Amino acid sequence: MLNAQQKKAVETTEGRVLVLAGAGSGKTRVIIHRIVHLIEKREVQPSAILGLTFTNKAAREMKERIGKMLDAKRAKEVTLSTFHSFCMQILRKEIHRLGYTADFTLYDEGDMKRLLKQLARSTLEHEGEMPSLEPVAAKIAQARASGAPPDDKFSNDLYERLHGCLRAYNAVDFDSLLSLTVELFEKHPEVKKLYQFRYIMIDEYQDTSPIQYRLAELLAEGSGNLCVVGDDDQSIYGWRGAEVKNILQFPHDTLIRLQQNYRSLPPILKAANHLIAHNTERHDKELVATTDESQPIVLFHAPTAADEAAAVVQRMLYLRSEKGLRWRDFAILYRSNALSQLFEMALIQAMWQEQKTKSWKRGIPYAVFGGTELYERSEVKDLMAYLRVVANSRDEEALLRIINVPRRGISDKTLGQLTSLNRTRQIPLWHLLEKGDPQIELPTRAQNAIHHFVLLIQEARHKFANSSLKEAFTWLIEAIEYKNAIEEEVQSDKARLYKWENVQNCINALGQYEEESENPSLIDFLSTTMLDQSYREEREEWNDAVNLMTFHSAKGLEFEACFLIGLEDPIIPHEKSVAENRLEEERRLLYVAITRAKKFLTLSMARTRMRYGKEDESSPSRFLFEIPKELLRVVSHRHPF
DNA sequence: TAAATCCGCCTTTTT
DNA sequence: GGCGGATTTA
Repeated sequence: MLNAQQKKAVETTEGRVLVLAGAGSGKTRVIIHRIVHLIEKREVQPSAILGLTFTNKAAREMKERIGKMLDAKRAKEVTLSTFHSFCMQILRKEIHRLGYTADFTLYDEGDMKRLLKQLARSTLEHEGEMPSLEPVAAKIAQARASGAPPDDKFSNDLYERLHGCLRAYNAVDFDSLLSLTVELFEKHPEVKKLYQFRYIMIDEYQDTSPIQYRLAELLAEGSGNLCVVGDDDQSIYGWRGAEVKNILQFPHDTLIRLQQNYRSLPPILKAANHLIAHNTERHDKELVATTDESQPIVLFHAPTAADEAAAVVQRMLYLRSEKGLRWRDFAILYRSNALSQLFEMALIQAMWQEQKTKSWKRGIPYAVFGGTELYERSEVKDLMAYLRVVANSRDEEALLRIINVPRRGISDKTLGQLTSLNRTRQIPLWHLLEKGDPQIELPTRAQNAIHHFVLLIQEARHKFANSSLKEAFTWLIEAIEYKNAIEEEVQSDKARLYKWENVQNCINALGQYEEESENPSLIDFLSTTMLDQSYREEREEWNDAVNLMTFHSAKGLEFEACFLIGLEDPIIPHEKSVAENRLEEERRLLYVAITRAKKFLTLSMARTRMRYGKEDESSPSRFLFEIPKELLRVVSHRHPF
């Protein structure tokens, strides 16, 4: 069942254990077996075990698999969650110690951006010209990740005010979810003790940020049993705060390398090993194949990007008929989302013959992964903002978003007066709306509108407190005449229908949550949907379709046949990464992509392609020269077999 | 207040 | 080429 190294990883339960788990080495299995081993062989209480992951998907998958190996009740007692929802749970109980109240709301990146911009603008009203926000935002992000305040005055002011605002709004964002938990533990050791676990495991440790690192250390302080699992060669999220050095320098009592690969054929592993060996900042290791079956890696260089797409389809059809692959066994992987377009077109236009009936068909089924828009839709955000205001009257970000949506005659000017008073005198905006203020004279129209709005929200609070969430929500949407608003503001019938459908989806999501949850509340619904993407994804899964996704989203997945496309120098390594001297992460990214393939790997590039509307020449990715030639079969794009 | 126009930029994404 | 943001114009 388990190989010697896996077994060692499972059975070394005490102390600090570093498991370097190469791609396809059975990492998840090891974690699961380790948890089961602790419970069954070491008689550890399931509740004394904590497993932290980065995605809800990973946490769910582990829960499920453990549930199958243990009895369901005991399996449930193991704490398996993401860093963020783990912190959310703690803060809901303990945040009052830090000057927040338990019904705090969670801000996403969009909220934070808007807030920052607003703050910058209002700071500068007194001080003149506006430096560009981007570097300032970057500095602030950096400061928040590291915990050290920014060095220049402007950024530092903004940083301070941002935190002040969040506190005043009783709001927390994804980063502060973690940093507040750390703060809590540091200020209140007695609380920390409540949340320390005897056995802690962290998955994908190469993706931890400094703050996650500190959190892990605080949690493990009690017992010292901390097992981290990951692969430094697959660290591809440095750009959003992950630090490889966490896994490179992890102080450990035991080091275990899982190098046996159960996924890919030897040529693929050799190519991957050679490529990644060019990195200097890494733990030495090599993936070892489990079979000696072989398939050459195919490479071609097409004259144009359209030719490249056509050739990929051609080869796909070939592999399908000759090797018996299904559509879902294929993945087309690329560095950036924009590259998918031509391939979608080629797939739509492709003609293929169905094997059973021998009839010809046009269009290969495919599914594109990613695309963040799902939750970015304005109507969904509007409605969520309403719920936020109902749940937390101090949530001014949400309040400002909806105060004039649908239009109710509260102009920017009125709002400007109110907010400036609210800023300078630190009076909560909601308070101003409710009570008014002798200092400002508002037009009657605005006054009436505000009064109406306040009554509406108050009534909504009442409804949410006294009837089911779904009923209250339906009432609210009617009360604000949202359907009318959509009809008035949206031009095309199609878009209108679509938006209204989204509104229905929101209602249904809330209804579904209410049914499934043991103890439903509005605030919990809001944070759950914010923290778990999959909760709001209406997943329409194709049974059998070609997969299109970025190298990043392919991490953790595997396919019989992978096509890595657009392997050209401004694309991978991306020109920006080259400029910023971040080549090693780009190399790891290609390494991740290569190691997704089980049997068939096809690498391709084009001599010219449209970039930003212009025809552009490119040369083969420098990384391709790091793969030994004898591993590659170079073919013509006209005959890519 | 909203439409019109211009300018500048362009990765990767989960929580 | 196309989007978002900012400024200008009716």
